Amino acid sequence: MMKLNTKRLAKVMKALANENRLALYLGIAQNEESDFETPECNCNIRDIVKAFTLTAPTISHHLKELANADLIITEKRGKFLVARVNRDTLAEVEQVLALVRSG
Amino acid sequence: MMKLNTKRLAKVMKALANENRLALYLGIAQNEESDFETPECNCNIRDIVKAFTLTAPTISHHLKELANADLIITEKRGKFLVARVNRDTLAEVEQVLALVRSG
DNA sequence: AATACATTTCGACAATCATCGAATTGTTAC
DNA sequence: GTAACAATTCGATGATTGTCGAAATGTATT
Repeated sequence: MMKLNTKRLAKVMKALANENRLALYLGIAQNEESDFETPECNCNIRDIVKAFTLTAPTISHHLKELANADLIITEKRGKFLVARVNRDTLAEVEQVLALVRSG
Repeated sequence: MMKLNTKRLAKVMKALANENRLALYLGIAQNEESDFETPECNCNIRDIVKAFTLTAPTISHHLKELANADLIITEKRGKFLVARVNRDTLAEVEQVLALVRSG
């Protein structure tokens, strides 16, 4: 497991620091398919995005930031984009927080 | 334990989203006294701050943001300011992340 | 190939932010 | 009480950000 330095951790936090982007991330976490290979996946971004009032360019921008911070992994499937959370990054963050909490 | 809604979680993340502020927080976590009542506490902010290149107003500003997000608890002791991390907030964040990770 | 739909790219703009220097307030020590 | 030090408040400023509309690109359907 890669060790998170301060700079990288700050980047991850920044990606989650906007309310809409955080909601998007949480939405992806809830709706995600466990496997990109599952063909009958119904968890394309479109489904999640409909619940937001943001425009398509804004969503696209937010998704790129999440992906850039390694918080999600995206994949183009035909016309659609599918996304799932990157659990490795999540685990790394949890690890740092646990360290802080235990002194 | 209070449940974190998205808005509040975003606020916490935002407080940790700046590299210097995050380093400040981690510094507090490492140097903190376990108890405000300990009189021989040597963990005033001054000690931590000396390691930073930021000016006093900037530090003051960052500390206020951390406190405002309930990430740290500060207390004036004479001339100095002492700070410790708020473990409740930390635990709340960890809880959300764990939920996300487990689907 | 023409239409329809999903997404991205490209400026643009207002809002927020990180940081500073100067001035101020509060506290301790002489 | 005044000198010294710690911290805060107060603008100011350059940088970053969130958001949009318009235009472009890519993909599927007919």
